[in-house]
Parts: sequence; C-alpha cells; structure tokens
Amino acid sequence: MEPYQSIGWTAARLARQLEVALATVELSSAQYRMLVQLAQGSEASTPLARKLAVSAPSVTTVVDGLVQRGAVERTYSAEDRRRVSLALTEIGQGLLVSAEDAVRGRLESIANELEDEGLAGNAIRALALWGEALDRARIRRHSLQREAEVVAP
Amino acid sequence: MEPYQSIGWTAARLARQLEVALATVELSSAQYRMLVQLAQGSEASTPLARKLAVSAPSVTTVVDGLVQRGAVERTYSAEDRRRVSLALTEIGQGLLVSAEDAVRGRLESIANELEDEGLAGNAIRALALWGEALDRARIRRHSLQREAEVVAP
DNA sequence: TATTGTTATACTCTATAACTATA
DNA sequence: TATAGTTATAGAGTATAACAATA
Repeated sequence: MEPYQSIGWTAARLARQLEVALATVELSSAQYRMLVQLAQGSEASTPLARKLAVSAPSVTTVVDGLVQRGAVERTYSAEDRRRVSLALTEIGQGLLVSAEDAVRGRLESIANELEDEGLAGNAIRALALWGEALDRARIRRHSLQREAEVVAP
Repeated sequence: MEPYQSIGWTAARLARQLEVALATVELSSAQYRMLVQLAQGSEASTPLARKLAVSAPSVTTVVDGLVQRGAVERTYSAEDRRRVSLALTEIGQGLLVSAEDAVRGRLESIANELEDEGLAGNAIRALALWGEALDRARIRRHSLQREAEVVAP
C-alpha cells in the first residue's frame, strides 16, 4: 500500500497531535488559540471572532471557560458600554507558557523522526513558512471583508 | 508588535483553516480523518482508535455519523462475532474526494501568499515532510505500546 | 436603525466508566 | 477472565437564530 499523501491528511493528523499535547495541560485547541491571540494584545470580542475565524457565540463560550479558570479577564468599556475588552491574566500567561512547552515538546519529537536525514530542522522551519502565509492570508481576508461591507452592508 | 511565532500557533491556525474548508462539504475534522484512514483499507474499531489517537467510544460516535450519511458500512465478522469491519462505501469515497478538493483549495490558496518569493511550493512540500514524520511517529507509538502490553498487560 | 455581545438551542467530538456479547 | 464494541454520561466547541443593551 502506497502511503496516503495529501496536504489535508497531514494537517489533520498534525491537528490531532496538537490536541493530544494540549490535553496534557487541560487546554483545548480553541482555548489555546484564544490564549495566543490575547497574548498579542487585549481585544474586543468581535475582532477576535474575525481573527480566529469563528462565530461570535464561540468566542463567548471559549472565553467563559478561560474566565472560569482565571486565565482571562473581561473588562467593560466605559466609552462604549456594549464593548468588552478581553485580556490575559498572569494565570493565563503562565498557562500559555505551559501549553507552548507541551506542544513544542510533542511536535519536535515528531519532527525528530527525520533527524537521520537531517530534515528535522527543515520541518520546523517549514512550519514558520506556513505561519507567514497564514498571517498574510488573514490580512487579505480582513481587507476583502471590509470591501464587502462597503459594497453590501 | 513582533509576530507571534510558535510551532503550536501555526499548527493551531492551520487546523482551524482545515475545519473551515471541511465545513464547506459538511464534514468535521474527525470525520475527515476517519474517511482518510478507511480509504487506506477497511479496519476494525480498535486499531482505528489507536491509529487516529482517540478513544474507542469516539470511533463509535464518529462512525455513527458517517454510517447515517451512508459513507461508511459496518460489517460484523463471522469468525469473531465481537469484531466489526468498517469500510468506505462509494458515497464515502465520493465524499472524501470532495473533501480533498475543498481542503487542497483552501490550503494551497494560503500557501500561494508566498508565491512572490517562490516559496509556495516549498510550503506544500514541507507538509509532505511532516507527513513522513507523522507516519514514523505512529509506528514508533504502536511498537512502544506493544512492548508495554507485554511488560504490563 | 445598527452594532456588540449574550442567550437559546442543537449537533458533534471527546473522554471515562460501566455494560453486553463473545471468546 | 479477557477482549471488542457500545451505551451512559458529562463537558466543550461549533453554528444559526433570537435577544438585550447600547450607540
């Protein structure tokens, strides 16, 4: 049997390995994504939903869990009282550090399967390449969205 | 703000993009992983759980959904009547083709953000590298598990 | 009226523990 | 007794639709 090779299959297995690694620190992928996003600065709910590519109610649900754990704090804006500012607490920052350790450990140990060919580093660097691509795709997505709003609000 | 760069963050965003792509064909990541695994040959439930790194009840749940859609068929073994053979139907095969199209489309369009530097192909090929690493890691996981069973059943 | 965020509701995935049927 | 698979149960993420509060 020739190995099944598809970009999706690889991404899907990588995703599952991520979940397994995060489970060791009792975090879900969604919670982890939220922590990372908030580590890049406090934000309101709506832009978070856009950046994380989820619905508004999903943000509420995920944040609820993190608030309960003391990892995230909700602050209500004084100027616009509809808006909520979401921010990492110290607990949240520590949790994120633990999560990064767990994930890096598991994914690097997988990449190290390629060390005989000296390709482990290539694999790690390649993910950084995808990081850059994802950043740009997000920017494009958001600017297209703004255009769409102008055309058909 | 310097970009947040971590192997986990990249994997997590890639995972979310996969989910979004799969949603267009009304598949979850778990269902997609099951379809791909079964496309590589029919299997019983227990080895599937091991290979997909999930619990036995998760296999039951995911397969239930796919059986309901006519994508997977359960066949009960005559020799050992506890065992179930899980196999893709033609519908399941077609569904997998649609899923692969959707996923390839979305992930390649993300990789194409790097085309100006001629790095889009590198990103795609790099995922194949991870595919190989994941294959080897799975083999290692399974052989370690067998050893553990021998030592402490 | 439009926007922000939440609530209501429903479905799926996940796990552990308990159970059934079979070996 | 041990194994294969399911059922029971609980918790989390996801979405759409409906809602409240605010602008």
